Amino acid sequence: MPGSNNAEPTAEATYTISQLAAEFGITARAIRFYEDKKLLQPGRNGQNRVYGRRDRGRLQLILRGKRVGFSLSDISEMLDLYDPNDEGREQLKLTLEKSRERLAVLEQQRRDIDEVIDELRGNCHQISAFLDQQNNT
Amino acid sequence: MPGSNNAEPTAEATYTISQLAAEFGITARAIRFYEDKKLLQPGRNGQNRVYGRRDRGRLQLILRGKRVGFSLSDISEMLDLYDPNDEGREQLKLTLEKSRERLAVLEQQRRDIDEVIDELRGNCHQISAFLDQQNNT
DNA sequence: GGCGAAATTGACGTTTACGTCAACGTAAAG
DNA sequence: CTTTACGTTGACGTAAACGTCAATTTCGCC
Repeated sequence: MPGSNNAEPTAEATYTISQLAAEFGITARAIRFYEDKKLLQPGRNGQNRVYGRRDRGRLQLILRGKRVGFSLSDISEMLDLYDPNDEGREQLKLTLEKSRERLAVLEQQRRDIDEVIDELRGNCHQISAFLDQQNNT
Repeated sequence: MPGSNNAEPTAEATYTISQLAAEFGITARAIRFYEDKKLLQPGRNGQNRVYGRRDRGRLQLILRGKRVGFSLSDISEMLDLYDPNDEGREQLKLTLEKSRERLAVLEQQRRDIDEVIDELRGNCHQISAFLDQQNNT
């Protein structure tokens, strides 16, 4: 039972590092590494790290970012973009601009992926057609 | 015409390393590196490398693969998948299997990208709406 | 025939993203 | 109280993907 901590009424779900590691199929080392890089900022219970809902969400975003090929520093920027932090107009404009750049990259990536998928599918069809044809002699 | 013999067989387009580098916006070093990793196998004119249509095509695929986040060894495998090389049934089956695994990864990636795009778009809208609203006071 | 531009081959450096110990703390179980 | 399991902080190691630099070679040209 992940996060069944009932010391007080609405105790938020919390996770240990190895729970998160297991859930997401990564190592604790990686999670600590993300913290080093300021992508996560878990709380502490004494010496031990305590991860909450927010940390878990960010971890999810990190891994999704990685799957689509972004570097950790890319992801760091994007995480900042998601944060509704109290920024001034100029900062907001900057954020908007960066978001749009990211979007452009992502949309290019989408096109690339679609092309690769198409090619690969064509390949699969050809191969399996050939195999089928050989089967039906 | 099958079997027609051409004295000069339509001299295929060729490229120097720096031409390709310029065209694709990468360095010659990178291209040589891909050759080291067996992703390219250009011909030689004396000491100099000579790239043909096929090499250029493969380079294109390499860069597309990179843009969608694949490693060079991933891409190496995928390039092999595209090649219509004379493989036996078992090899073809293996190729088919690998292609399908790749497809699964790519399709996951597509979903990831779509989600990230959606989130980022939502963000952009919120921010620009906020900025607009401030403008119209 | 000297010169620059473009290529080549090493060889070493660098960044990213962790892996892999080592040495230690601590809390529950037997 | 010792073992066991999990967690922590360094510190060093490593694979990938090139960058960078140095020392040639080679080709066209004035």
